[in-house]
Amino acid sequence: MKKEKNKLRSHCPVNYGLEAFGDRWALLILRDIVFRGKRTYGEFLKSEEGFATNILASRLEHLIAEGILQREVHEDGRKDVYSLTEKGLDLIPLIFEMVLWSAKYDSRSEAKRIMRLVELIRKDNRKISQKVIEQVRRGEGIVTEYLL
Amino acid sequence: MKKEKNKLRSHCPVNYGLEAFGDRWALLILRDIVFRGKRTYGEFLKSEEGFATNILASRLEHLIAEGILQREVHEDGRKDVYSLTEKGLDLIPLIFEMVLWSAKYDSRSEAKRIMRLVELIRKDNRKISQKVIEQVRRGEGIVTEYLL
DNA sequence: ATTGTCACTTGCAAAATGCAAGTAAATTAT
DNA sequence: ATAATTTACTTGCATTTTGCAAGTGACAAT
Repeated sequence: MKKEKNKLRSHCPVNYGLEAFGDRWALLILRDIVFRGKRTYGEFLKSEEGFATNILASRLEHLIAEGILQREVHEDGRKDVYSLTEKGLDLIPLIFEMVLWSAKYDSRSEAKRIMRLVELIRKDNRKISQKVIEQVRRGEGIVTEYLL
Repeated sequence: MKKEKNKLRSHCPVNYGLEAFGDRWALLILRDIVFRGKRTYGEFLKSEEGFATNILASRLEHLIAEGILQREVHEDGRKDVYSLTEKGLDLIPLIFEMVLWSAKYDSRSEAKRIMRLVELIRKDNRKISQKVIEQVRRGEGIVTEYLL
């Protein structure tokens, strides 16, 4: 499944984003890292949306190829640790805009459980994103702090 | 191809966004409306990324079902006019974050041709989005004003 | 009346996805 | 040391989605 298709359909900025991370499963991986502090293949597999094993592997590979993720070895040599590069961390403001939108339009959104965070995003996405980027860079998940 | 699958995989705000508009082709339709002022099936079909006719039709239908687009009749009875609902207009800040990210990381990004806009997004996405939302609501495309 | 335009639909081959069942390497248990 | 477990994948195959090419039916222009 080598997808060495270095040929973008266009360099329209929207299209570039779509090709880099705009796949359903790819974005869920990023979510798992940012919101749930996940870092290993096995942890991603457990996500409620249900990754197929091969799809998860191909998306991780793709995100690494795009420079959004990096893979390192775990202290437990069986595991790999996936983490966001700077390019990946810079997607956090975008993910937050998505959360804001869903919080507004999905009446059953689980965003209701992080209203403190949603409110901060609404006030100043840039500012809260910067703070969260630093947390995630340190390997922390962000959920707990903003619960309620 | 009735995709009456009212069952979201989850109400995670990221997942909700993905299911609503997070499809490659769906977002390109939104881009065409916002940045290029397109409004008809035929105009979308001409996009550089190359829509397949059936995919375009199914995505338009999906976006309408999600309440992101609305269809009206054109004065020329053969044509339909597609436009963003308020829910759709509210996606503009998100699209702008995407543009910002791509402008930063795609060295060949066409965002370079709208650096004025990119700079405004960086300074205050909320503010410029509000302005653009009003333009798009009036049926104007936004490109020309921010060219250079 | 005829021809052209427009928004689709249909049929079918090719590609992507989703399971289930491996496999190989590293760790843990005995 | 050996066996059993855990982890990160791969592989095979059925199902689904995509991408063309070629219609079709409603309206418009001539």
